[in-house]
Amino acid sequence: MEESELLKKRKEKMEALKEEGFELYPNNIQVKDTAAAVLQRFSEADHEALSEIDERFSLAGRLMAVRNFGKAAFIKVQDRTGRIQAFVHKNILDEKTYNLFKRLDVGDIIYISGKVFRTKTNELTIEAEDIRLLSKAVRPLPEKWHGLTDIETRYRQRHLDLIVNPQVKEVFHRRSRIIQLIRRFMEDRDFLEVETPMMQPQAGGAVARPFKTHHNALDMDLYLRIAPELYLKRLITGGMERVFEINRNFRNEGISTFHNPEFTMMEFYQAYATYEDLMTLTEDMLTHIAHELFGSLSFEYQGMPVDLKPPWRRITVRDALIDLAGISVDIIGDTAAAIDYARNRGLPVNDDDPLGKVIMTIFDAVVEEKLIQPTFITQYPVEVSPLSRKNDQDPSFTDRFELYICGREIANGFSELNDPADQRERFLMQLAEREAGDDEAHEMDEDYIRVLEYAMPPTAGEGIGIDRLVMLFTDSPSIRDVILFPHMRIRDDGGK
RNA sequence: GGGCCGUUAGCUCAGUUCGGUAGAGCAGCGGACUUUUAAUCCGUUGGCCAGGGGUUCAAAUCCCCUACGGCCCA
Repeated sequence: MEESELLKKRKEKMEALKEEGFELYPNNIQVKDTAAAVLQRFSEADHEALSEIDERFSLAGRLMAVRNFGKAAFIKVQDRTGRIQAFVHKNILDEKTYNLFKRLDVGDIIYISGKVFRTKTNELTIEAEDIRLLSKAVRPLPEKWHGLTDIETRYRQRHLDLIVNPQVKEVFHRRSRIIQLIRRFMEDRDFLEVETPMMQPQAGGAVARPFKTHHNALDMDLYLRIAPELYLKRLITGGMERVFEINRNFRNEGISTFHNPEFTMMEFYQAYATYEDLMTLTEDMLTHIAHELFGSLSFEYQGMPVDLKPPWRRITVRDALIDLAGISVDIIGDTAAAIDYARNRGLPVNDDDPLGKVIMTIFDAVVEEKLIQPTFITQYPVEVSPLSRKNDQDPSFTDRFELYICGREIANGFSELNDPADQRERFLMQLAEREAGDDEAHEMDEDYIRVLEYAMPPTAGEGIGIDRLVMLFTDSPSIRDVILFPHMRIRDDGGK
């Protein structure tokens, strides 16, 4: 690639600085203050009060703006906490330092120290007595006013996005906070955080296509996990009784504003609990998070008002189809009628699909979008729930729920199937599906059945999509806004 | 996978309707300026118009293909 004029000039400048004895990348620096802390500490202090303060403050950060006035200048320095202004004057700095300052570029990492004062316009400002270059920028930053808006560049060069778009950092601060709140919430209820394999000889615990990889020394194929479920239930069987894991899952599927090939999930399992206990726990958890974040249970997502005030609506798949989408009982109860209905709406169904699967395809298409306020959908068909316990009253359904908010699935939980004979039959059902062409169907897992044969306590388990939860709580329209490095196709031109 | 839209200077964008010498602002460079807030003022450099092919006397502009991205649908 031809080097731009701009880069060439910058490199010449750097050479000149070096020849004059300035180090371009020194690393011995002591910084004791931050922008936000200084601004906060003197937020009430007026000019008079500040003039009494003889203390020196030292900060390091990125030079974000320079407004030059011949012998004086105002600059903005940005550190992890925010931006602060500094005042630079020829008469205050020694000659060598002033000479260095005149040749700094926006984008450089610098050190400043000095006293605080207020300008004519009342802005708290550091009067620079010392300025040092800590790291020289070769490339210029995006423009100061419009910033960086090109979505592709923002994701590919997230460092630039973070430098010039402060609200991006806010989203990831909040993401961290949400995960911290969840972790505390679980620990307070005596759950143990664990880690289970990301690479598995068989990708189980969910209905999805996996990524495949290979272990050379063992000469065996491995799959990146699509879920930790089966391993976590081994821990329940082993007597851990309450476990949770917050970690990545990998699914070999398309990419969209709601899907990233790797995404973060929290799964947890509680022995001697039922799916109904978990619905209550989920209400408690999300209301706790909302309260901590907003001090309120109501907020907006993309212009939609959301109210998390419990208790949340609980409605069965069947009732949701009838009451919310106006689908007749006849269609729900008859496979041929259901397939016809789906076909007429252009939904992808096969002639030999079982009724439960067709019903869920219809559900996803016609009901999901209507579930704006938090809603637990319950009683999922047994055909699409190979790891869930059958309902005692009607064994064609399972004791399972999914939580929907703003038309999105946020959580999925159920009373766990712990009868090894039933589990074997479910796997066999899935195998039949697989042979009928569904390559997402669950595979037979003899090893897991063997675990159940040692007796797993009655247990309920749940998965919560962390990325989608963070989207909801940060008002983000795309999953890429809550993942620092969302998946992109590679570009061989070095990127934009 | 399908449809629609986009890709022009380091960044943000005009220019494409109707083909006729590639533009602006910011950044950069040179100069003025001792309290600015996108500082201001004067001057100025910078382009494989995403890539490839075609039509034409002439293509950023029209046609075809490819790559990457966005939105919607599946």
